[in-house]
Amino acid sequence: MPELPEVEVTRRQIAPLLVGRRISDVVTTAPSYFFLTPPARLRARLRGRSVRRLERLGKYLIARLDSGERLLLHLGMTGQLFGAGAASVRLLASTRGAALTPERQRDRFGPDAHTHLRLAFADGGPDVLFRDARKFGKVQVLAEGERSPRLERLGVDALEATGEQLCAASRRRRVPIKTLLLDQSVLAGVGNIYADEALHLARIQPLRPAHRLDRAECRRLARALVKVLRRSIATGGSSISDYVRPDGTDGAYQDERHVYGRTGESCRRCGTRIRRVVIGQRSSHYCPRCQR
DNA sequence: AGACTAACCTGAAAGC
DNA sequence: TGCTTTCAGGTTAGTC
Repeated sequence: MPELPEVEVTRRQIAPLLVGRRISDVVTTAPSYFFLTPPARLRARLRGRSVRRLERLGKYLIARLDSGERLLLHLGMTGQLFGAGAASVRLLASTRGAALTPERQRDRFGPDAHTHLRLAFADGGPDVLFRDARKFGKVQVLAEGERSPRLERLGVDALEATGEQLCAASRRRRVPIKTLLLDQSVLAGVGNIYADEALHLARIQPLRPAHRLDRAECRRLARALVKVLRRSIATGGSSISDYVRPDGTDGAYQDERHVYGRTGESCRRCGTRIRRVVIGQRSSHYCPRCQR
């Protein structure tokens, strides 16, 4: 599931396939709530445009177009961006050898019923595809100067988290600290995996009321969060369930998890069995001994 | 305003 | 084996 690290890894890999290329054709599926901008309008706005740069804010990707418009992309739960065609297959070969058969390559890099957006380019190079089986992802074009409540609502990007800021945000919130971490208006980019991992690293129990954390704990938590996120980016993100990098390879951070999805397994630090509780309709994983 | 819940969607895994 | 149920979770809209 794409959280900040997976979105950042996607940004880095997909930027070379997007930036500086003129879009010649846009193919979409039928209108659905995946399209915040209706498909017909999306096609009209994107055709002939080129991407100046690709930025990330929290879990959003923002493509700045030469028209001054912005293309917002959110991967939701199962969204994937990847390049189709020869170049991406070549990229695949360089990172994974001959691991995939031509059939598997077609499966992974070809459009299917879940490919909701496909961009073709005037240079004739590889298309860029946005696939999302569950349609929790989002696509939207913002006109030049158009405000976006979605973006404006976001808090500070989680890579920039500080203890002071976390402390200030926690002060009047009577929710579990885990819930606060998932609140995108507080910290943009944190999802279930990294919230659990950061809490473990900071040795803070996820059910602790946010406003009860002291300054030192907030500082520890902010540091832990940044450390976990950076490390995940460096290792290519977490390939749990659906996520693969745009080039089709798995990330490696799932191998470094301490708690997420490890219910009943022993804590890597103290050996105690990892416990699972549901907080705000989300499963949360923690070590009852390390995290109090 | 803050807290809580339901809904959106579909594939994988578990249960029977 | 095959059908049914449960689960996964990012985000928003709606309710209290």
